Amino acid sequence: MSQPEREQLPSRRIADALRQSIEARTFRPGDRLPSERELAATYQTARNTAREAIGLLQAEGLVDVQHGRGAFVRRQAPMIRLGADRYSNRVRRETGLSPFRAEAQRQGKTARVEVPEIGRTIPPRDVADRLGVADDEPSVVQRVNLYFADDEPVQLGTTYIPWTIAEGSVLATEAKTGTGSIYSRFEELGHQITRAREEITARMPRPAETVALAIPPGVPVIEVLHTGIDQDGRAFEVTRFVMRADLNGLDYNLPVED
Amino acid sequence: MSQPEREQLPSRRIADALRQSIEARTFRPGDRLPSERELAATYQTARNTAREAIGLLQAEGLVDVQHGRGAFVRRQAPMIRLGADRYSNRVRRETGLSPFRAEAQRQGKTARVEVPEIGRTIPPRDVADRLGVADDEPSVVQRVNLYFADDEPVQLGTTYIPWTIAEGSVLATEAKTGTGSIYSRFEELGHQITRAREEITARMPRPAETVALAIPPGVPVIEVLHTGIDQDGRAFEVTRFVMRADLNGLDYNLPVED
DNA sequence: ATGCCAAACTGGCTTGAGCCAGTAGTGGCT
DNA sequence: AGCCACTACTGGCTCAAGCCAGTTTGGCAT
Repeated sequence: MSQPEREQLPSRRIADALRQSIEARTFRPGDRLPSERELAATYQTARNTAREAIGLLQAEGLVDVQHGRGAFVRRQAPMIRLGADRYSNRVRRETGLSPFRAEAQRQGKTARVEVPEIGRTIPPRDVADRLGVADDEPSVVQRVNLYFADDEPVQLGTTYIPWTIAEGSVLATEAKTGTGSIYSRFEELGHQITRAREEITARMPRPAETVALAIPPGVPVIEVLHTGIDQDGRAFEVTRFVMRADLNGLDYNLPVED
Repeated sequence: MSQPEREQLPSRRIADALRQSIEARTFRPGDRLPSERELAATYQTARNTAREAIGLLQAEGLVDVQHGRGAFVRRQAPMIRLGADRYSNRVRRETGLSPFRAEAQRQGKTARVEVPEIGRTIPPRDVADRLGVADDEPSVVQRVNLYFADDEPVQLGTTYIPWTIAEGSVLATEAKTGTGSIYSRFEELGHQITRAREEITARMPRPAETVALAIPPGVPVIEVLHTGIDQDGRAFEVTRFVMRADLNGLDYNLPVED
């Protein structure tokens, strides 16, 4: 249809040829592509050039490369497959992001939470804006949660609480809550959550996230910025959830107006 | 905190050093990084290696590279900035994805729609599943819409309609609808939309999308798969909206239960 | 039959060289 | 003052070669 004919760059030529072969299912999901040296030979280029072509496909998420084994066509198109055998976060219209433990149980997975980091820090600007605190001094307590389903890391949550609220309470230093919801702690402090706002976007993972969540190259993350609002209408807690975009999605049904 | 000390690979060393300089604001947003040749000289490596280091930062979205000018630190973290001076798609809890023309008008932008492609084709699997049609024969009419706000491409929409519905109607071949909503056409055919389902995920852009939407490297897209359901409960139309993730987001407020 | 090891693959990364293409400043010519 | 050509930068892409590090396999010794 609309493929640009004026391709001359060798690396693109190779990448395009391979991409077409993949789309035409000449190479099927799981198949091994020709090795870099083979490609270089058949296309009369240096191995570097063939290598770059594969790098392009890898960046597109079409191909997985394994050291010593080869480059393989990705098994599934980057698409949500809710209800697949892997744990999937879900965002629901009714409740927003489902609480992790409940959702894991619903999907028949074991749930575990680690707290790799907790302490007083300078908040990122977006968080400071929403909490109404300074972004140039340690005005919040930050708590990082790493969520595991069946011992696979699936979600990263970073909760920010203004220091003025957390100060003196167990929230400031407590390393683990175990099974308890963090909201019950707030209630002990006289903060009852009444509303929440959730902002959802997507971006590429930071290096630390790539490691913590074992994110393959070329896969973006979905970021949910959750703002808890108390009975006085004040934002008193912000949590940033980060999860692999290829295993998660938002799914909602709605009546149509207009 | 958790930076791996055992770095030995030259390209990573350079990338890490630059990344730290950027995080420490030695290089500030908008600043130009040293040229590839300079980096190669200061780190005693080949230019290719310095080049790869910059490529890594580019893939992370930390840096923009401009041919002939240099590599520049990205001005803003990839974050939604609704209400900024650029057009932003919005997904709303109440109505789902806002109709393009209405949202553009609300934001004071001119709206224009192009139809680069229309015709009968084989549907992708996800679309075929939702429409309940075959995915190995040309069972749908595909219509691509490219949406411009202030003459900048901001959104790509691909509508799929089963051939059995479109056959014989203007939908099958009509090249432009101009200002008219596509839904009014359905109503003429006796299909009244009563419900819609929207599935939202994120992924890296396909090459064609990178070109059509002028997506910078390292920026993912948000994909909204919209399924229209008629008065008989049948899915009769699927539209895939694709938009830059760094300019779009979903924003919703909700009461809290549990 | 078993186990081990070396050879022959695979990709990972770097070197140093070269040519092309886009950008911006400079200075001379009109 | 205005234009334009030149030049010295910038990144884009490729080549040919080499060494290292995982993976697989087949043959050899036990």
